[in-house]
Parts: sequence; structure tokens; C-alpha cells
Amino acid sequence: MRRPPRTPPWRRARRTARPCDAWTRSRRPSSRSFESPCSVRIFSGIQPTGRKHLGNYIGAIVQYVASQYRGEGIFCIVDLHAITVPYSPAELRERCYDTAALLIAAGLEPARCTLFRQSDVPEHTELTWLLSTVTELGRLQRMHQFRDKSLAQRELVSAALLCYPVLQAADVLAYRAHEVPVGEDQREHLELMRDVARRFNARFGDGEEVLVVPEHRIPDVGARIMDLQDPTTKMSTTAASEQGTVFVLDGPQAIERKLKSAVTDSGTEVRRAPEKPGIGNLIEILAAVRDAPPEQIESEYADAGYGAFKAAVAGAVIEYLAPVRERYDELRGDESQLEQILQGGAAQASAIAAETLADVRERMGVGAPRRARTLP
RNA sequence: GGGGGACUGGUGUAUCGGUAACACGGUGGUCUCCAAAACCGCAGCGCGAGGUUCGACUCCUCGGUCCCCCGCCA
Repeated sequence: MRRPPRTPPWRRARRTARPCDAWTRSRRPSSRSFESPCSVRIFSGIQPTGRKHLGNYIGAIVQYVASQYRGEGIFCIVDLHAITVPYSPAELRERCYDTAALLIAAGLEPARCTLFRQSDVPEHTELTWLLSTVTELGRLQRMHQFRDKSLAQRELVSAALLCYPVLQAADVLAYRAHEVPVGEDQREHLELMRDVARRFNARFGDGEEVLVVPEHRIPDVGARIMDLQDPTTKMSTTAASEQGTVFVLDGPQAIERKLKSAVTDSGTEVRRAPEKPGIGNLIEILAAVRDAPPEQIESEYADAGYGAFKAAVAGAVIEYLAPVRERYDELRGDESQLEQILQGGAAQASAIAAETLADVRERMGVGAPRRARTLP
């Protein structure tokens, strides 16, 4: 359990002159029930790549689904981030639908959370520009992800790639989110966005916390799922071999083949040990999909050979993912319905982000003054 | 600002004005709980737009991206 901060972030932000319900006003039909309009707000950005794998699913997507019951979840399909590297326009559209369908299939409920496409809410890009005025160029150039990606890039290294972290900061800050559940690899970007928020507040806030400085929440439960062909590296979309990656939408026969050909270690015992990363990974996978402690898996399969154990893991994973794939197929077939859901989410998101942007513009002295704008 | 070079599967390369080849990688199989090794299959490529030509990956023009050299400014 995390100890709550002395002044909860949402209270601090509230001091900026906005009654709490103003945030949520007009975005929640009264039929929807929430514990409190001031519950913790959680923002997650999801890359519109259709091929989510088991590691993504267990490590992130399951957390998203859980967070809509813990607070106010805002889930954004970040197509504007996706275009910072070479891409195909037609495919991008498709991948957004793929991703939306997958998230809903996994359990995100459009009635319970806000799910939308980044480019549908122009406040993201406007805030990016405004925030770029309080972002150090040198810091962006030193970002590890930028350096890695620009080195790997054979084609144009775009300015957008450099500005990526500013857009990411805008994503979160536009909603005054309190928590950003991202992995360790995003720590650097998150620190940047915290600094940007602090600098903005210091320069334009006039003593008030106009932008909420979000907390980095590293998901606590998420097991690290490793590559089946190389259990010393994380399962990833860009792995050398697809054999090591179980995709959420893989069919039963593919899942079975991949799990059966997972590399194992010498020996025959099904137990976790530093010298047995392969079997350890399979134990973690089975534990995660069964929602059982790994110890229980170990004792249950203590006498089984590797072969039988693998078959059991394969069966469990197939069963685990089957309903997701079925719901996905159903949802993905109806693009107009998906579009409708995304539009609804965008309207909800816009209502929040527009408020933040009005404050930011006002503080920065950009655009018409608020008093003039609100005159009849 | 000026000059030069490059661009071919995922990667690295080859070839040719006449149906584009090789290696590695990927993928399916045999073997193994697996993996690796080996063997047998399979898939995948001419940066883009024009032009010359009966025919262009090849020649020409323009554009794109990358690399190199020189100048200028400080």
C-alpha cells in the first residue's frame, strides 16, 4: 500500500480555483456511478500497434482493466506518437481500431473509463507547443530513447521524434492525472514531464499548482514475462524471432507450438532457480494466467516432466486468451461501432482537457483573456 | 552556399538494357521436453515520380533519405 501524500495531488490541484466537479461535469451521464468525482485519475497511453503480446497483456493491459475499478481511468491510443517514425497512413487507421478492439475485448468498459484516440483531442498538440516553451532542448537530445531510436533510424530523424517526450507530457498533464502506470523504461520521460509541470507552475503558476505533477506508478503485480526463445530478455514485439513471443491474438495451435518449443534449461525439475530462467518464466506465465502463486505451480508440477508441464502451460494460456480473441473478432468486425466509442471517449476527454488548456492559456497570456471569452 | 558518392528481401552483398542471385535472418517440418547442430521445404527485394526504349533494377531528369569533402559565418 502506498502511503498517501500529505496533500493529495487532486486537492492541491483543486486549489487552482476549480471546484472538483467542474472536472467531470458534462462528461458523465448521471446514470454512471463513481465512488467519488474526485477519485484518483490514472492516465495511460497505448501505442496503436495491433500486435500486443502476452507480456503486454499481463504486464499492462490487465492493469488498465483493474484501474478502472480503482479510480478514473483515461486511456489514450497515441497515434500522434506513432507517427514520429516512418509509418503507413492507411495502416495507422487500422491499427487504432485494432488496439481499441483489443482493449475493449480485454475488459475496458467504455462506460466506466475514457477511451479515445489522441489525435481526436487537439488539446494534446496545443499543449505540446505551449509546454515546449518550458522544456530544455538539451534534455530532449539526451533522452535515451531518442538517442537509441535516432541511431537505429535509417530514414528521416524527425523533429517530432525529439519532441516525443513533450507530447507525452502534454498527454498526461492535460488531464491533471495523478498516476501514470508505466514501466521502468519510461522513468526518464516521466521525470521530464514532472519537471516540465513543476517549471510551468513555477513560472506561470503564481504560487498555485496549475498542472498536477503526476506520480510514477510502476505496476506492482505485473510479472515480467520473458521471451520464450531467450528467457534472459523481455518478451517484445521487436524480438529477433516471433517464436519467442505469444501474441494475444495468436490462435490455439500457434500458442501451443510456441510454448512447446520454448527453450528450457538442463534438468527436469519444475522449479524457479537462477540457473533455470526458461522454466522459471513458464512458471511465472502459468501463475499469472491462473492468478495463483508461483509456489503453488511448483508443488503442483513437481513430479511432472518438462514436456507435460509445457503442455499444461500451453493449455492454460490458450484458455486464458481465447475469450479475448473471440470478443476481439466480434468487435473488430464493426468499425463504425468502434469509431462511435472512440468519438464518445474523445468528447469526454476533450471536456477535461479543454478546461486545463483554458487555464494554461490564461496563465501564459495566450489568446483572449478569460473574462472576455466568457462574456455573453 | 558549393561539390561528390550511395540507395536491390529484415540485414549484408552480387548481377544484368531482356522474367534479379547469394549469405545470414525469418518461417514450416524431421530430431529433442525444448533449444542448439544437421537436413528437407517455403516466403520475402529494385527509394518515389516522370522520361528514353519493343523492353529500365540498369540510361536520363526531378524529388526523397543517408554519407563524405570544401566554402562561409562565428
